[in-house]
Amino acid sequence: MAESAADTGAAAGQAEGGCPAVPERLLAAATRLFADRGFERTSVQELVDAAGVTKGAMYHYFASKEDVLFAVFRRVLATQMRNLDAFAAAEGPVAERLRAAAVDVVESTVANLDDMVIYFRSLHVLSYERQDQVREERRVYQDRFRALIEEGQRERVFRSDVPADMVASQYFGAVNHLGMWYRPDGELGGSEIGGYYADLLLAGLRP
Amino acid sequence: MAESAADTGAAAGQAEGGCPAVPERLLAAATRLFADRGFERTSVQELVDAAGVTKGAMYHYFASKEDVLFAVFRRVLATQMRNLDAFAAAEGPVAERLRAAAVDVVESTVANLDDMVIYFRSLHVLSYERQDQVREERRVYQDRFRALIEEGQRERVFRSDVPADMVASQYFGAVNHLGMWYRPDGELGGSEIGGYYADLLLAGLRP
DNA sequence: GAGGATATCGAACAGTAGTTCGATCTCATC
DNA sequence: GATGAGATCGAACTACTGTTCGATATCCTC
Repeated sequence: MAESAADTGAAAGQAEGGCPAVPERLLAAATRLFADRGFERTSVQELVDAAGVTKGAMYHYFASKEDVLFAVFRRVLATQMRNLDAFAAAEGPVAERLRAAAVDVVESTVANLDDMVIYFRSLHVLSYERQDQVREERRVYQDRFRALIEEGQRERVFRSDVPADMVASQYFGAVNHLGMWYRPDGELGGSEIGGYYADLLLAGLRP
Repeated sequence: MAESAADTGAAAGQAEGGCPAVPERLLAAATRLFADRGFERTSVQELVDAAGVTKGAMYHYFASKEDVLFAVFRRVLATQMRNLDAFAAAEGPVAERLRAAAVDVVESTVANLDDMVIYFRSLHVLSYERQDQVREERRVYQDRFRALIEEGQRERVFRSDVPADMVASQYFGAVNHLGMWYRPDGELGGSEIGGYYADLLLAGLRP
């Protein structure tokens, strides 16, 4: 996708010292408001008020309100691409690698909970083109995870009577749903939940 | 909650023969449009056009647009209460009962996919009061499922080193997320997916 | 200092949307 | 036939919203 004004402007508009650039402030405000209230229930006026700028400034960096939302999606996709690289680079027994990946998927989701809430609740807001693109990139992430399961099945470390795709869908479903109930101030942290989720996954895959 | 005009009017407004009453038509149209396009991206005008009435008629039966949405939520909650009754009434070894419940949760979700999509994507649209109420009732459903797991843990049929709450959350997360990817015309039906999901759940709970 | 580019403002524009309300129609009861 | 209640219509009301645009400020280069 073509670099937006927001991406190029972020460097150019960077303020000296503590005050972040206007695009960063807009994205931070957008993340909070879109997660708390929803994309549609957040007006452009409320968004720029929260960012401390005006609508003209926002439209200088972003082509539309949807473009702001899409910038959040790009950030989510960038995060998961970095995680994917970590999956691909890992070494060791496949069960260990799957376990580590499973924990990491949960920890990453919990660390970026607002982003994940926005992602799953607002996907339908995007144009069909952008939806397809986003789903495709998310698919790559989940497919890499599935490939680990398949590797384990080939090595007979995991059972083979359940399609790897089904296992990956079940696990990612559980993780993607964390945004609906997980609370940072709850009893369990991301690592603990990740530990349980990974353990249940691996136990379910025993031959 | 007080019976709305829609509930009382549904009987009174029932047409002779094939044409359903206005409230039913409104709910059917609302379900399709809210699932396909989202609650906010569906105008009242579009909704009543799809139902074949006018806005005045809609407001005769429903206090507001949100009230129409809430009627969909009430239907979801009614469905799960019926399912809950089935859980509670079941007999036999706990592993069998959990497996049957696990399959049923998936099958019920798949059978009411539009409702589930609307439920999870639009919960934030409801007032805080209604959100609390809806979450509380959904909680009862999930808690009953968790009670089965705990019963199995007490009987040492299931492992006890993972909190039953965590298991239930993981499973329900996976099921609740079906709305994001499951397609009725896909390779697998609800029963098959339910079978795999239940199998993975039971396998993960082996002592 | 002049000139050009970028950043930012905020009023105006061009609509859209949820809800209300007066009018009319239909049906049932007396 | 008269009356009353419920059902339904659709224009009007009362807002609100996303986007544009002309003006101004700031910064950098020459």
